[in-house]
Amino acid sequence: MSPKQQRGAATAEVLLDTALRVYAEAGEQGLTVSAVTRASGVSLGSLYHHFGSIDGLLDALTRRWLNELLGELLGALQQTRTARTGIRALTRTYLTFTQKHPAASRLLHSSRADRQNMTQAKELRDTQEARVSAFGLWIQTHVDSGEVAPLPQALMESLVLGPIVATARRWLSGLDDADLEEAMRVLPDRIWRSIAIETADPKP
Amino acid sequence: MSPKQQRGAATAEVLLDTALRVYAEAGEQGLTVSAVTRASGVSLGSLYHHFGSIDGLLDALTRRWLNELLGELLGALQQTRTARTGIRALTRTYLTFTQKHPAASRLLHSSRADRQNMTQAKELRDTQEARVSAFGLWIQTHVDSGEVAPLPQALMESLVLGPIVATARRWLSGLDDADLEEAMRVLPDRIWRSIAIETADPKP
DNA sequence: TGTACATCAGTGAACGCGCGTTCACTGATGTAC
DNA sequence: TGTACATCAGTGAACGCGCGTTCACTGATGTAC
Repeated sequence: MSPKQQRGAATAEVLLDTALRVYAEAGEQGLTVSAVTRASGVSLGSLYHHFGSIDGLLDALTRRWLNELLGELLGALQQTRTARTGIRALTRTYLTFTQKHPAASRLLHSSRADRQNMTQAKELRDTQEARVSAFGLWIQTHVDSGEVAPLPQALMESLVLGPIVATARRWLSGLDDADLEEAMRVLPDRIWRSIAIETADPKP
Repeated sequence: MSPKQQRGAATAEVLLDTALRVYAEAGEQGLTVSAVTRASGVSLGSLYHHFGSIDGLLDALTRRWLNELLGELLGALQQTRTARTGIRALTRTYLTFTQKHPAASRLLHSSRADRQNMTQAKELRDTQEARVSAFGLWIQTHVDSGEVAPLPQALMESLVLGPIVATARRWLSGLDDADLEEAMRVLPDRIWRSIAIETADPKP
């Protein structure tokens, strides 16, 4: 199903890009086979050749952008040393991604994607887990060093990503009171306090 | 469109209950007119008489449960005096609701509901805002008293509800590592630290 | 370098299913006098 | 209390549209010798 020729890869690429564009303009309901073929100029048969079904296309699209986001987050995390700067990097990267790719972000926040991630997470423990739980490994370092409280990983993720995701969703919903710049400034310190062993005093 | 007779109200009720059941079993995709009429025994025409369309039914269902959840949260909040106990009550109530009404929670977390809430929030500032921003009023009290840091309301909501919602979504996704009991125990204190002016020392 | 062949990629007409919605109608309930 | 009438509630056959998918086919590309 994955392309074996350059030509094929290019077509698949066009389909994925178009699918996101259609999704952005017409929502999940509007993402139909005919809408994608019409908007892309790619033939119906080609779509089926590459993705097997419309669900296959949506799955591939979601996987693609999830990898993109996780890659960016992981990259940002790895350039930090302390837990504080790590959280700052995570916040900035996540919200910048949201701002730069609103449609893809909406897709990743859809309940459809949740379900898909769940299925994948259960099936592909080995493949994906290394990447998904990279956050877990990173945070563990800082737990061991005594900076961060030893909380269960699920709660740790909720505490760190929860406020960030909530802000992103709020902004994506078009609520005018969501200010991403301000969130990037304020949230990191607040999130940090929630997982720190003790309150960090403001730097003198 | 809203029922004027007892008989009508009962039918509308049956349709809403059935719709949630169908949604629980078959998801948003499976929530079709024929599925609801088949499962409820109510005739097709009745459904249209009461809700006008399948979207009308889904809208009503979402509104109904959103009111239910907001009502419970507000009720819990009003029985507290301090910010700390308020956050504890909010956490317990939200996660208990999630546990008790998983299908309704899934519905409320769907991107569809997000969009709907956004639309309503913009249109019905007057009607709904009193209820939605009751949280805002409550928190303002504690900002004024100096317990809680003076953060913008959007960020305040993200910091308080973000971790709770993240935990709920995680649990709803069926991830086995989401332990609601543990979350109810651990989260409140952690959330509290994130919005407090200073770290609260553990009680002696 | 040239040729034959296998595989990959692309095409679009055709199909049938199930969806949401309409509508003309009957029956039940409430109300006015 | 009885009757007439308006409104509300419920019914289900019928419709047509657009959806996802299939399939037999042509064309492009890569490879073996």
